[in-house]
Amino acid sequence: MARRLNLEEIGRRAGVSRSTVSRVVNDDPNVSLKTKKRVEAVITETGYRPHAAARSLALNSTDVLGLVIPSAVETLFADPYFGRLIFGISRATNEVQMTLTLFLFGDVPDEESIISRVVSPGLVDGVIVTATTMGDPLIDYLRGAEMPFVVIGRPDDGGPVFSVDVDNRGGARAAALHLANLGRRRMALISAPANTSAGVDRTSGFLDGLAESDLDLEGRIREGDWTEGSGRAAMEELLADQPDAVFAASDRMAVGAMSAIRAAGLRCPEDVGVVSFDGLIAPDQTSPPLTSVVQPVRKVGERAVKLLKAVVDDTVALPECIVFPTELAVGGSCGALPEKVL
Amino acid sequence: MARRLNLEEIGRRAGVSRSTVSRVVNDDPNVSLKTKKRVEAVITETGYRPHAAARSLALNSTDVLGLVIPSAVETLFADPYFGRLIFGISRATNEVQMTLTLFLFGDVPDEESIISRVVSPGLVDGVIVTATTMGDPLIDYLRGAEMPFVVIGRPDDGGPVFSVDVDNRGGARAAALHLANLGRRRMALISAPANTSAGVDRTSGFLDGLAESDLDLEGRIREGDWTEGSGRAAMEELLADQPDAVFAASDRMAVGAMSAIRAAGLRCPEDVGVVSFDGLIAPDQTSPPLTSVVQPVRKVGERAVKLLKAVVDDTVALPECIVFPTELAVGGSCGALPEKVL
DNA sequence: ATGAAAGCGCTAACAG
DNA sequence: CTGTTAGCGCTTTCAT
Repeated sequence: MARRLNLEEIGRRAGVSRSTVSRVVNDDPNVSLKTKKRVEAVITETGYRPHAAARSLALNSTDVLGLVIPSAVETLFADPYFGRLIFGISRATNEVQMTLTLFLFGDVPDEESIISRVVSPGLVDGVIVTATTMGDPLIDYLRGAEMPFVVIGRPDDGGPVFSVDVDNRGGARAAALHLANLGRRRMALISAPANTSAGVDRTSGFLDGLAESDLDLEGRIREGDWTEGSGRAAMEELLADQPDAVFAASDRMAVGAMSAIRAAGLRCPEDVGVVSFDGLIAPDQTSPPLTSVVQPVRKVGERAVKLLKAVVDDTVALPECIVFPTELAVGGSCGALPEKVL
Repeated sequence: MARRLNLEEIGRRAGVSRSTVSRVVNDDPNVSLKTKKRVEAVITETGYRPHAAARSLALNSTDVLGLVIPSAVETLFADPYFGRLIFGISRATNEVQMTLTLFLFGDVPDEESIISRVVSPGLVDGVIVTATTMGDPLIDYLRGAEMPFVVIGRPDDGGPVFSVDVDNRGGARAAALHLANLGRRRMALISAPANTSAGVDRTSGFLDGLAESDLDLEGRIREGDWTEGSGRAAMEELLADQPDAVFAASDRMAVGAMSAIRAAGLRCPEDVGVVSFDGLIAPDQTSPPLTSVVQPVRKVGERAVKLLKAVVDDTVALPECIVFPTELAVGGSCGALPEKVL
């Protein structure tokens, strides 16, 4: 009695061939309504599910997408950015009826074994790569392996790739202009790692904005590592130069900076205005609410999935670089709002 | 020339049969060193990788584990708990040379389609289920589907299941005793959702501790939803009853509570002591540092993976319920430390 | 130590 | 509309 439940067996029970059952399962119109009903009855009754691996083998397509995050240290996951991104990507993957697999490789040396799994045929149809550092060999490796992929972020240099990014440079520039318009003159910068494209772009964008306002950092710059702790440490150092405003390249670092400002007995925004990048901190989570350059994290994830699917299905011609605009959301931390609103 | 790269093709190039190549790939000792070298050379040269789906079909095993998170709303991902858990599980999965796939189903109605994918054969060998609510039909469904699974948390009622949990009750009890020992008398509770086992257990544990100290909540209890905002709102209400201490069932909610206390012009720990559950907030992220019941999130994830693998490999007999101890980490928020340390 | 052949469960081209 | 058949790429007896 304990026969394996496969097309053949379902067919046997319904009195048809396995092809017919396959047609029913795949909604092929070439099945009489009567037969279809009978087969469907057997399927529900037995709880039959097609064997995913067998189907993948026959179709040469898995309906699985991979999300690759190199340099996935634990602190990375403390940043709300990744939670949101994974959430958005997962949602979008479900929407296109696919499955998401996660490849995180941290400092451990399992890196090689993971990468070889990523590119092995029959496991995933394509991958989304994010959080790469500039010059990461992974990109070239994927290219060589003929594995379809989409990069979230700005691909550093070389050959054309499909990518989805946000306008980091424009957003950071807007932050600088905003602070300058509010009359801030001694600005400081807590930058993101210079080996990431977001880090580079946010820094150059902020400098763009300062230059347009005839301002200069005059050395008031410290590099953080995305964490709250690094933001706090950076701010502590910067305070020695008495800045009247600071731009932190991520929300988390801004939160750290604000706590350093407060700990130094200074007020935000009166003494030091703060603007950050991400827009992931709810207004009621900091006091005053953070003014931040909002990036559409979830949209980025969704778009990456759609783009990857198009690449996999080969329904897209040239490598596309999609860039989403960012938007400055004004809270109270920059000093733009009247006191009572804060 | 563009032949598909498979065992046959590698064999052709190396002048051996596909069986021999298979043996080489799988480290079968029955291959002469000479042949082995030759075949390996061809493999490296061509960049051959075995086809995962084909292998899964032949072996009836995928080497893929699934992580299922029902009720995965976006706010859930703002909690550092899940980032840590996913990280730990991912690490452990890599360690056993397997791949992790993620099944998140939120409020969208793709739920059914995802569930059916979870249990379809040939996709994953087993799944880890977490963040379930009590009485979640998913558990019964998995049981019926013969899909090996391990629950993170306490399985509510029914049949025996494999599970990994932390001692929520004991940890919460310790929090109550600690506060009572410090002389706090009017305690309040910000509980976690009552439809989760962690919520229930932490509440009853805290009540245990109070009872042992001859104390009572006298109605000073509000239910939060794990978020910082809910913690703040709960605390605002509770302050009307002038508690001298509060236990928040999660770090995030405690952070919200602390901000409500400060906003009301009260001091922590002098006016209101705060103890939380999770131990995921770094000491320098709140002021004063949170006193918290630490749960070993990463260990839980790792243990769940190992247990699941054992279940899949059928190397474990009876359903095991593993419970990790928790530990109270004393910061300054409960008032246990002298002022200058804060 | 190596090769031949069967089979994992599915799809799809072909025949009727 | 339905059944037959030949693979998809791999593992695994069974010969040799």
